[in-house]
Amino acid sequence: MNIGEVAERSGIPPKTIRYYEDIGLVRPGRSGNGYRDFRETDLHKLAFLGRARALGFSIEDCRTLLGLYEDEGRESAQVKAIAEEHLTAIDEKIAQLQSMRATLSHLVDACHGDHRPDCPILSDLSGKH
Amino acid sequence: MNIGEVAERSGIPPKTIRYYEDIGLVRPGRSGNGYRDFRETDLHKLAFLGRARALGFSIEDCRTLLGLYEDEGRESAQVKAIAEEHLTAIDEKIAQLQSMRATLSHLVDACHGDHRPDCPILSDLSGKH
DNA sequence: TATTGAGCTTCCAGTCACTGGAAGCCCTAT
DNA sequence: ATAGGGCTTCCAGTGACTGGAAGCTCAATA
Repeated sequence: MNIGEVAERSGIPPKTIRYYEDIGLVRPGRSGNGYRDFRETDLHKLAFLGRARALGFSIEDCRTLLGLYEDEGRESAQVKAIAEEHLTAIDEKIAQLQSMRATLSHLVDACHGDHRPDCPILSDLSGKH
Repeated sequence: MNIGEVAERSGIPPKTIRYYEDIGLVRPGRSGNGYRDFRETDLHKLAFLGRARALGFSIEDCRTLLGLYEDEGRESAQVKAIAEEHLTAIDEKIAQLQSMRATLSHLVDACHGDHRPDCPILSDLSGKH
C-alpha cells in the first residue's frame, strides 16, 4: 500500500505519517522504487494513533499506549493510569479555560463596543485603578 | 529599573521580557553599562501584557490590544471585536476538551484497571470491532 | 515514443511562545 | 583580589506537525 492510500484510509495526512515514521511510531517497508510500502498492520497502527491523538493523548503517551496494545502481557492498570492522568490534565485545562472565559465574558458584556474610546476591557488589562 | 526588578514587579520572567523586546512589544532604553533600563511605562506595558496573556490572547492580539490601548482615537468596537473572537475560540476549545473528556471518562470507567490485559480503552483505540 | 501530471521521495524551514544553557561582562561586598 | 549575583548575547530545543522546493517514478495519453 502506498502512503496516499494509507493516508486516505487512516485519515492521517501523508506528511504526518512520514513524521510518525521519523519518530519511530511506524516502520513501513520499502518497495523497489523507494516508495514506502504499508501493510494492514501499519494501517491499523495509524488508525490507532489517529484515535489516540483525537482524544488528546501526547505523542509519547501514544507511543506507550501502542506498546501496551502490542504487549500481550500488559496489565490494564497501566493503560488506565495513563488515561486517568490525561483525564486530570484535560480537567485542568477545561477549568483554566472556563476561568478565562468567565472573566473575558464579563468584560465583553461590559464593553459597549461603539465608536467611543472608553473600554472596560482595556481598563481591566491596564490594571484598572 | 533593571530587568530583575521589572520581572519581579510585573510577574514576567526576565527571559520573557527580553523575548518581548525582541519581537517589539516593549522598547526599554539602555544604561551606560549596556543594561536594559525600564521606565514605569514599560513596567505598565508588561503588566498589561501579562494580564492579556493570562486571558489567553495571542501575542499578536496582545500587540494589537496594546496599540489600541495607546491610541486615544480607538473605537471600543475594535477592542470588543478582538475579545469576542477570542471568546469564541475559547468556547470552541472548551467544547473540544469536553468532548474528549466525555469519551475518555467513559473508557476509564469501563476499564477495571487490574493485572489482566483486557482493556476497553485499548479496544476502543484499536477500532473495537 | 515522448510527454504530461499525479504521486512519491528527501531535506529544510517555519509555526507559537517561550525556556534552558553557555560564555562572558558588570557591579558590589568582603 | 576574589566571589557572587545580575546582566548581556546567542544558539538550540520544545510539540506536533506543516509548507515548500527539488527531483524521482509511474500510468496514461497523444
